[in-house]
Amino acid sequence: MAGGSREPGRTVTSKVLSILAAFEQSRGALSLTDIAEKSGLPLSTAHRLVNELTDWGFLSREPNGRYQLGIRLWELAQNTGRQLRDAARPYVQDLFSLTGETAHLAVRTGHEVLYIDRVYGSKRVPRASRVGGRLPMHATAVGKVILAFEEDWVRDAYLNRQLERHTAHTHVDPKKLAAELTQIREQGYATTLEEVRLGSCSIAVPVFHTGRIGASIGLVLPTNQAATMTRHLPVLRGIAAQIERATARIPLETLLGSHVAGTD
Amino acid sequence: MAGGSREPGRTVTSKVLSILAAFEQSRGALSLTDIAEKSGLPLSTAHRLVNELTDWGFLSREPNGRYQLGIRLWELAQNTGRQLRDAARPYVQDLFSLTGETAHLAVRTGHEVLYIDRVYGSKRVPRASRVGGRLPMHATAVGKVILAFEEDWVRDAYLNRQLERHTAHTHVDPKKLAAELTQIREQGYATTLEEVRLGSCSIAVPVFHTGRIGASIGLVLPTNQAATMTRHLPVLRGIAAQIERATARIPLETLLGSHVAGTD
DNA sequence: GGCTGGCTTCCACTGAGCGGAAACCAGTTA
DNA sequence: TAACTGGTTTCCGCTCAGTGGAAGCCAGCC
Repeated sequence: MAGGSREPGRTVTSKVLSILAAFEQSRGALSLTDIAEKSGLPLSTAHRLVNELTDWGFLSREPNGRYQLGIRLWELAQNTGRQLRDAARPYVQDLFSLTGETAHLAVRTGHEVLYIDRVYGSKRVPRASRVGGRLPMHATAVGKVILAFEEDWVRDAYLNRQLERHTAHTHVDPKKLAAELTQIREQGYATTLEEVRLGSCSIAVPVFHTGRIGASIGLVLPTNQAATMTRHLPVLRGIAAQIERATARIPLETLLGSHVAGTD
Repeated sequence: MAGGSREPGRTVTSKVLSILAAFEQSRGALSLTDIAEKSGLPLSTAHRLVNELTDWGFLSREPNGRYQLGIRLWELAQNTGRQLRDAARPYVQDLFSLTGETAHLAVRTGHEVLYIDRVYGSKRVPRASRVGGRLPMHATAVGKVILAFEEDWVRDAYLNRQLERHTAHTHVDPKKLAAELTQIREQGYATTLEEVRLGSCSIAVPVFHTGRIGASIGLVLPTNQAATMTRHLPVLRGIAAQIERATARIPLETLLGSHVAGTD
């Protein structure tokens, strides 16, 4: 063995993928050294693989020498989850047009909500979520709704973990949260008040598919509108019903792949 | 050599990437055999690599055994081109709200236009474009606009190729096309009439950044509205100006990576 | 002109990858 | 029930692609 830090048993594939995964942690472009560090690879190895990824268009090199995810990757990934996003998009837009507030479409992956789509106006609201981003379920309205209507074992498994606290207002007591979820199931919607980020509150309703909870749509508003949030409920419910109708024919598994399955 | 069909010199990386690339050609899920075929790999090799990709969440396996691009890839890719898309999104939405027609945001990659964003209503129009999809520049309004305002050498290089014909109305004569581009540059907008697909026409205007053509926004309409298309010009120009203002501060290269550079 | 931090190239050793073959596993037909 | 079919999974010994330390390179800075 040449030097000592060889790490046998590591597949080439895992090295390539960990290079791509390096871009998950940080926005923006990375230098070769950054990539090598984040992916835990020797510099020369990283160099060789990064070059090959660049040739294939999966990474792109900026004029300043740093690397960024290539546009080919983006093109490729547009195919994922297209069914649900494409079908729901016009309705999420309507939701925004009718309320004037930032509108979200989210599903569950494991223990988190994944934001599938997001429609907002040019007057920007401070945002915690972003398309393709995740947040914990117990701190968001869309998350709570999904959790509330999920099967028992999913909910139990979720509550059986340490619940992360984002602000002073995040509900992290499992007992109280369980009670809240019951109430959400009864009233058919969930709200949050500064539980992810100070200054904003949110309200969400479920979107069902073949009898099961499939997704959730919600609005995020500035805190000062918290008291009157529920006035948006009729619109939310109307739009949810439309999305349910529009997606009813598409089999659940092709809507978003089979990602909704795993609990982690 | 074991059997004979070993293909020496092929890197593992290229094999992994060609598996991902297999999903570019076809929508929908692929069986292992499909993947092996499309990527030109022996079945057992494909099997091993596909498994590893699945473990990493870059592919996902549906209940029926077929494979689909994993959601992790989608999450990852959301970071690409985020700047332009995020900044422009609200305005593209406005464009749709104000006109009621399918609105597009597109940029150039190589010899094609790449659709970055797309806003449309629930009354679906037959569509040739899709987000993440490409079309030739000479057959689309957004493409013609970009080509018209590009630097000379880009335009010359483009016209110097065999121009693909999509319908009987596609303009494929280089001379005539060059004249058309000159006119587009003078009048500040481009139109098409059934040049990609029968039944639809389109109109587009340029979006500049630091003096150069950066992107284009456009509308697609049913052919019967072709005669009155230009009534949307004021809105198109207004929205373009707003996008220019919103993106002016962001350096061009971070807007979409450095993909705009290459001519292939 | 020497230093520093990052990128690129080189090359001989070696274990990860290879892929043909055979087993396996539904469906489906005889 | 058995044979067939089309796809998936497992196995294993050979071998060459991958490896990564080291040295060279380059640009900017003190």
